[in-house]
Amino acid sequence: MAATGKRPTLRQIADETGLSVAAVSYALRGERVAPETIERVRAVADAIGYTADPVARALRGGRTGTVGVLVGSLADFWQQTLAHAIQRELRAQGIQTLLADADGDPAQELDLAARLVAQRVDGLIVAPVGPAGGAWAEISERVPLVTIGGRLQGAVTVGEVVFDQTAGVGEMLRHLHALGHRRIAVLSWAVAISPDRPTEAAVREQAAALGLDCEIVPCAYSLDGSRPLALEVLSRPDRPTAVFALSDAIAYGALHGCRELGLDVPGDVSVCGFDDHPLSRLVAPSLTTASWDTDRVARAAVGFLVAHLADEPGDRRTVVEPRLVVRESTGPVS
Amino acid sequence: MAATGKRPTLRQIADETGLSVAAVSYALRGERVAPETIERVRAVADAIGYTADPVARALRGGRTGTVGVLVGSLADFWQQTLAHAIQRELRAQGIQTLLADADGDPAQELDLAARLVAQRVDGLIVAPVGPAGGAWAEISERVPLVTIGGRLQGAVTVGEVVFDQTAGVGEMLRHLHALGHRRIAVLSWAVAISPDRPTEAAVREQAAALGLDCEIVPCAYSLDGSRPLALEVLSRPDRPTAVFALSDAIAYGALHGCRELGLDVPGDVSVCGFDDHPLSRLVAPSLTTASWDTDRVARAAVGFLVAHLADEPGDRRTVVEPRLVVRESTGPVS
DNA sequence: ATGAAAGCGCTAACAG
DNA sequence: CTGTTAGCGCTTTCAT
Repeated sequence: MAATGKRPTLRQIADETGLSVAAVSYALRGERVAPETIERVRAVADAIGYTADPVARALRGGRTGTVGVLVGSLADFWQQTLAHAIQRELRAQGIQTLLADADGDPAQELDLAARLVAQRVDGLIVAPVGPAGGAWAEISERVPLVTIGGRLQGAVTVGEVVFDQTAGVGEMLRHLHALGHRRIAVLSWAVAISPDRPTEAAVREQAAALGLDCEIVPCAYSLDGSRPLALEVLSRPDRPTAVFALSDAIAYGALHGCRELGLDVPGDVSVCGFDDHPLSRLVAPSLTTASWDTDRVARAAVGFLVAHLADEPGDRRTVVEPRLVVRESTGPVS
Repeated sequence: MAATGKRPTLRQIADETGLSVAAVSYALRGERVAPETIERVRAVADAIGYTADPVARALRGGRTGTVGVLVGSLADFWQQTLAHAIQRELRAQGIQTLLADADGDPAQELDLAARLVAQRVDGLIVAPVGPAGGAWAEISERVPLVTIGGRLQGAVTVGEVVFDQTAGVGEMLRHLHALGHRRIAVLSWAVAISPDRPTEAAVREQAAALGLDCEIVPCAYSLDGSRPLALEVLSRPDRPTAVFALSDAIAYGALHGCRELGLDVPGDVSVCGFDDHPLSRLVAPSLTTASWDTDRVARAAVGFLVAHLADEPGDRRTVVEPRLVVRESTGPVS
């Protein structure tokens, strides 16, 4: 079953070498003690397979070598990709990852962040669902925080990766406008619409500039969330001529919905996404979307945190520009 | 920056109520103390926003309310889905998840498992990449272990979810056989081919029974891993008439490769996957695959662990049967 | 160069 | 019913 053998401790090494626990602790970190001793201690440590207990270390205070990664929703395919990329990048830096998934709920997001802090993570990388609550201020006081693509109310960050939403939304809407689309449904991942969310603000602004009729519809991530919604939106009498999904995962659901309704894409309806998931060029029809260079995002976020932890000075903010990727799913209004 | 405010401790509540730390500890867990006291303590605790420090708890011993989830590779789309499902299921049980990603490397897998144990997880749910090393025995001695779809050398598990690979592989190969395919490339996620891996064993066995010429090719997960490989395999003079990928993510790469080579699927080559990722019906052509009911897998794995932790008796093994899903990507040999 | 001791926050055994 | 005490494994003064 469980809990039979016990893990080796400093005490054991101390006994075996006739040294004190303190001496062993120093020796293992190569400090203070005689070079000869350090050899001897290392040998014993290796022999019994000693590794410092991270929990004891954490309780004592000091670095844990672990950072928390909090994503808004692992149901979103792109965030899965992002999480993987971040995890990989952290590991390359010798840092362990604690990955948590808020599952689309801002309140849970805050709760999870608090838990990660309680676990003594050395830092937190957050790709948030939404603002929600001022408790972020407190969290950012306790642990260095890097945000990806979203502001956290009242939080002080040590690094920020932001997406140029205005450019992304703008390019996409102009693309649709050029194709003749005037009535567009925007499917936003969002528990509820919040006017202050930058993406939505960008949509409103750009839509107004272009004279587009854009309705923003809040929508759960994932196929199962967006498909029924797409069905509903597309069954209306004044059916929009284009669906702009603020995440590729949502767009997939829309594609699925179109298929069920027997609507041709892009003949009857144009569909586009917003993060260029690797599969977006494989779906049928391949998806027009905006690409944000996920690897760079991950590298920047991790880089910011690592640099901060190493007390390096420098600018800790980067703006990621979109690249409009036009594929088959958008076409002229017929 | 970081580390300004400090989290409230039992000590604080003790001071504020005039009780001892121990009394407060008991009170908060509703043990021993007077109902009146328990009220008072709870009030103060809520007021200052107290939550027990999980690290201190962990060091002390006893439950941490956290379980580790270790997946072979988060680069695999299906495993992303699985990880999300497990995480969600655990959360529903009030359990926190520590998700770790071995990124396709069995050695790293072992290392991560050890780290999770060191973090005092109450249990470990592992969807392994490969056997590798007898150190699993030691790990399973320290913490209850549930495996999904793979055996761990020498490990004693408290629960097992296994896939009926023989049935899955058999159905798929019979399907291909019936369509006239005789020369098939099997793309296996595997660092190296290992004959004892059940899936590969099943392939060999079933292929022999049907008189098929099956070559097993080890292949990294993810599009970027399988696409070049698919290109290579499909460019050979004696090109196989079908590609059977042991994961949908790998199949996507193969589809991509076919597209690049100008090969029609299923006209020139049939392609099939093996786990029915949600997007497999949306890719073009939609993917023939085997479906394994991911939610049930997650529910079973979590259920086994929870039942074990609650000392409930019962059978802790379930065999998941495949469902062959025939879509557009497989067709008769022309 | 090394040892003794305190303490991180919590729980459990043992008194009263 | 409640308080005292010890200790989980580690790091860090402060002595020696």
